[in-house]
Amino acid sequence: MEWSIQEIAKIAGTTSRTLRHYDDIGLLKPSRTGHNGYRYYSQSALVQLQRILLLRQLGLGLPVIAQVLDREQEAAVALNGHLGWLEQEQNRLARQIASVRRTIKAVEGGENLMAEEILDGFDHTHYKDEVEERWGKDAYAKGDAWWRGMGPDEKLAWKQRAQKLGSDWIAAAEAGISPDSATAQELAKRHVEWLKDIPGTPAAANGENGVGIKEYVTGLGDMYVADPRFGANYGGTAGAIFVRDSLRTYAELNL
Amino acid sequence: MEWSIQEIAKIAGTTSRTLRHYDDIGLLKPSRTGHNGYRYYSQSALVQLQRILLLRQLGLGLPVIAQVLDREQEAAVALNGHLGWLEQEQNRLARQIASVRRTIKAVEGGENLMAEEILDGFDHTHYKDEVEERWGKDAYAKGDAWWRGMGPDEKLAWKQRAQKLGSDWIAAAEAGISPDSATAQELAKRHVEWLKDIPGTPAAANGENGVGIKEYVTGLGDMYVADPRFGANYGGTAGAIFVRDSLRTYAELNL
DNA sequence: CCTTGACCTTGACGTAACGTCAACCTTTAC
DNA sequence: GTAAAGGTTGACGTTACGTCAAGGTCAAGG
Repeated sequence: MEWSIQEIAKIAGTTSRTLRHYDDIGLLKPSRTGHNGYRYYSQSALVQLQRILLLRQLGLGLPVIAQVLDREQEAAVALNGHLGWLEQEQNRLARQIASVRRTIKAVEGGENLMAEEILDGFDHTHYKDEVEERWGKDAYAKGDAWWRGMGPDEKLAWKQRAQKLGSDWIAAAEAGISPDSATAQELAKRHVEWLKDIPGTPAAANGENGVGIKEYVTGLGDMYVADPRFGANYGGTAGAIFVRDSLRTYAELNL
Repeated sequence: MEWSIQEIAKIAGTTSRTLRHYDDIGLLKPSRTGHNGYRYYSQSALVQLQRILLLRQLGLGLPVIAQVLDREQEAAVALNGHLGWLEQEQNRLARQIASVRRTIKAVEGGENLMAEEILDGFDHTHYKDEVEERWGKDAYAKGDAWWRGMGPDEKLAWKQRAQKLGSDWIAAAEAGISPDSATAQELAKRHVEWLKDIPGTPAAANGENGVGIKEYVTGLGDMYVADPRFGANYGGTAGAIFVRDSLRTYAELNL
């Protein structure tokens, strides 16, 4: 028994284009090729195709499928690995759904879709750059979920706390005191405590997950200097440098 | 306040490439362009960017985001629509995970990854072609989950039932009787009952979800004729035609 | 023999949202 | 003056095919 490309496509429940693709990438060659170039497939090719489609439906990629069929990899191993990925995806989706639900509620409740206020108190803790990536990919997501899970009054309180911290820093910097001074170190302590209240950050995890709160804090300090947004929040670049040095000293001594 | 492309990228937690992309597709233009072609972004552009990134993190596509930002669409509406899609995805993932788990069990239990036996009794009920697509996209998935959820003995029983049905059809066709005859109609009835035992099909749903079991059965009859695999199962094309006509008559009278 | 229609071929572009060079120009800093 | 850092515009790669486009092959009918 032998079938043309359209015929097995129908039999197996796929398309001729897919068959040609599998031929191109070497995943499934036709069992015979006519003098005219036509592809013909036998029973054994059909069985292989069924296996391919089964694995594909389970979500495996074509390269992985090729490995499994070539016995370069055990099916159970590949499937187990894939299962982990699927479960991660499910988690991600669940969190995303929760986020969307909260956002819908907020928007329907009249809140403006992320108004300017957020820029003042929140986003500079939300700094998704190389430092954050170094300290965990989902830190941003967690922090974001936390922020949007808060009520308006909570947000206001948080914002004011952040602004008070910022203005205190500015005052200290302009007073010309040293980063080693008790006043500056007291501010640094407040700053770190404040950071600890943001879920998803190494500061909040308190070093439990292996990332260093010390490096995190000093890294943040570097960012404050490197980025003009922080400069604005802490009284210009000079202020940011003061904050950075104060934090660094504090981290060295206390973290 | 005004920032270069790298600067807002850092501030907002994204990359300069992304910003250039958004410029290219018109999603976010820089607020000013230098004589040298450099892109510069203002505070308002930053706010827009934050909104974009928020919506993107919620999983919305860039075109949808553009609509929301242009106020061509309410945010709540877009988010609600998106929520539906997310929930569908979650369902799909859950089923896929279940399927993978069962398959792992089966494979570890020593079962061969979809051996030839399946081709005999099962796969022709599994016909994922234009008819199946007409009757629901997840019919295939449901049927597949059902099949792989069965134990070896159940599979054997099913296979034998299918083969008995096939051989009875062949015998009737070769006897030269009419599709209207009582014998043929009795076989058609058995055939339909058999179809009803396959979850995910219109026959199993019994017309509850709005798709017609009648059209489904006659459509299957047409497939039996159109495809050589069925011919093999029902005693050649002549046999398949007999089956088709018998089913059609039965469907007209009883469904 | 010729036409028509169905089926086959290879080749190439499009998909979503950028990452990643490549080649080249501008600004900044020492 | 020069090197480092950062800017620009292409253009290709990513996944698994869908979808033309242009043209060759085959069976059936007039």
